[in-house]
Amino acid sequence: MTDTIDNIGKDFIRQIIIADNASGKHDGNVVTRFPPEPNGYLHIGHVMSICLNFGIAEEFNGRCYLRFDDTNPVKEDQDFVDSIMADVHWLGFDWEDRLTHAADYFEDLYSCAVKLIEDGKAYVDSLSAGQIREYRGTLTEPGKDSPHRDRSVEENLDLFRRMRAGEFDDGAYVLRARIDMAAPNMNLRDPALYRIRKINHQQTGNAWSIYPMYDFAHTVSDALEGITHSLCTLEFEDHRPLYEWILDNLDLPNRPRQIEFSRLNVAYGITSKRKLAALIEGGFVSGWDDPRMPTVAGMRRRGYTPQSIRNFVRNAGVTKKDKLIEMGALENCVREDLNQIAPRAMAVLNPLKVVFLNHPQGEMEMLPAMNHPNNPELGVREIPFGREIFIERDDFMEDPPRKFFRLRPGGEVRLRYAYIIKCVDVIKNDAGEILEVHCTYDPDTKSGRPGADRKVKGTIHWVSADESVTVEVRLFDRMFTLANPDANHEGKTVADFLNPDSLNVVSEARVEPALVGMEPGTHVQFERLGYFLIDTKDSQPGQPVFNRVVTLRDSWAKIEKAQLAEI
RNA sequence: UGGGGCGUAGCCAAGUGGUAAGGCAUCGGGUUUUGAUCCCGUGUACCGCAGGUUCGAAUCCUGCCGCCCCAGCCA
Repeated sequence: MTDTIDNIGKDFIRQIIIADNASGKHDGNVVTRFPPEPNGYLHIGHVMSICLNFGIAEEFNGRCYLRFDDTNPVKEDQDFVDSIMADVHWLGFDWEDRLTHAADYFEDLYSCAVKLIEDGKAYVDSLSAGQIREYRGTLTEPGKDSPHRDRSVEENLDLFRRMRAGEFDDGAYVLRARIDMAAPNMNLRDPALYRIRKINHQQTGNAWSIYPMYDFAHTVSDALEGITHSLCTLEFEDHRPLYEWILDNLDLPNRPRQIEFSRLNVAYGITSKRKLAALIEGGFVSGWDDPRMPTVAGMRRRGYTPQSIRNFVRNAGVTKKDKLIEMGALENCVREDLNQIAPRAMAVLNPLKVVFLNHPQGEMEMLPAMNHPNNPELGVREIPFGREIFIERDDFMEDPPRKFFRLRPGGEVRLRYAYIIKCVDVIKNDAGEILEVHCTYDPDTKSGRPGADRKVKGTIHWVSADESVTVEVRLFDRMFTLANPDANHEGKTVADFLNPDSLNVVSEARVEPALVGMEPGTHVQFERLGYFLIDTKDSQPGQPVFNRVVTLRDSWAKIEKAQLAEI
């Protein structure tokens, strides 16, 4: 593992770890943590961090903590901690006994703050939030010292103790690090360490009336847990000097190293918690687990698998370059996984009735169909075939373009696992709409018999008109009309970029009867249509609701588009 | 106009001074009772630009350009 050859092709973070292990920096220990704030649901961006932190711990025989960064009780909630734990487990990672909270360290944090005060490295400020902002200066002008910056250690200690005791109102005082008001890095202009918040905390109740700020709590928590490599996203790069300053000025048992990587963004999606919440509040989606949401809960409900999401993240890589990855890359991983495991079945989304004029009335037969053409172990099922069936409206065209090899007047097509049929008549209403299609079927071409070997251009899917069951199917499309709705578009809100067709509910789809007994949460491929999941929330016994996870790749759609472009 | 970071093909990404891997997408072709799967093949990437060092530069140096982040008592 210390061989330099092993570095080749590894991402820069793993290379650093390999080098650290080689030099004996942490005695070969690798300890990481995933530190979410419980103020929202996990999304695809978090998955990157989860896979990195837990994945690295696994690979290097290390440990990974799940630590809730719960330092701001006004925004945090137990529902969020529950959902985060469920999501991390679902993704396939295990923190074992390493579930912690920043709140576990509140007492230690307090002691650390006292030490900083005693050393003259921190002071209690009485400036208001607005005044502090004014004193901070701007990006190009230095700030100026607070008039309270030189309070005596005794006075600071007394004030800080009374802040804890709840003697003051919110905002009356704040504990600040004493660093440099002229620092070019804004994070070093005497950043706040503690603020007063007289509010119940979901872990500590009313035990505290002051809460530590992120930079302070996070750094000390990392050190106390023995974190060796503290991995975070790029926006915290500017905070690293403060992270180092805190480590330099406290006697902590361990010195972690912060390393930053770029976030993962998926085109046509968002990862801003505020915007995600706005979608819910605006009623544009049904909740955090709406199948269109880029949350882990949404992807699970939609039918994405943990394996496919993990593969996607692995393919994306770890770098410091801004990423905006095409949706197709994610969908491809989903297809790749589902292709292996999903049994096949037939369903018709937009039914068109076909009547076989040469089929005896009232007779019905059962035809065997493979549950997976490339994997015979998945077995065979029987599907009913009779005088009347439904086919997809799109699979019949009166006046088709070239290269269309499905059903047309006078033309032949093969019915999957059944017979070759021929269209002999088209029945329309007065408005010219097609009501049904009359065909003949060729009994000699029954699937599996020698007569079935005849070459026919197309094969289409179908269901029995009498024996199929009507179900609801939900089709999803991208949530937004812009590839990067997360970017700043001045004056616009997410509502301005919503795709009005992101949800298409098909209430009268027809499926094989065998599907009705399947459990919610089961994946299935509807042949030629896509992969579907039986919805875990809205399905009722005997009344499944199907979510389309992703379509199959569709080369006909490309040909059709190209032909349209020629016109 | 302060500080920090990033620029290798449409999207990701390897490359760590010796002459540009790989994946996805695209476009061809083969197999196929899913226009799926599977299998083959397919890219002159002025390595952001311009100079310099070197026998040799995507890799080192200088200057420039473009994009991202930072002025919460949020994380």
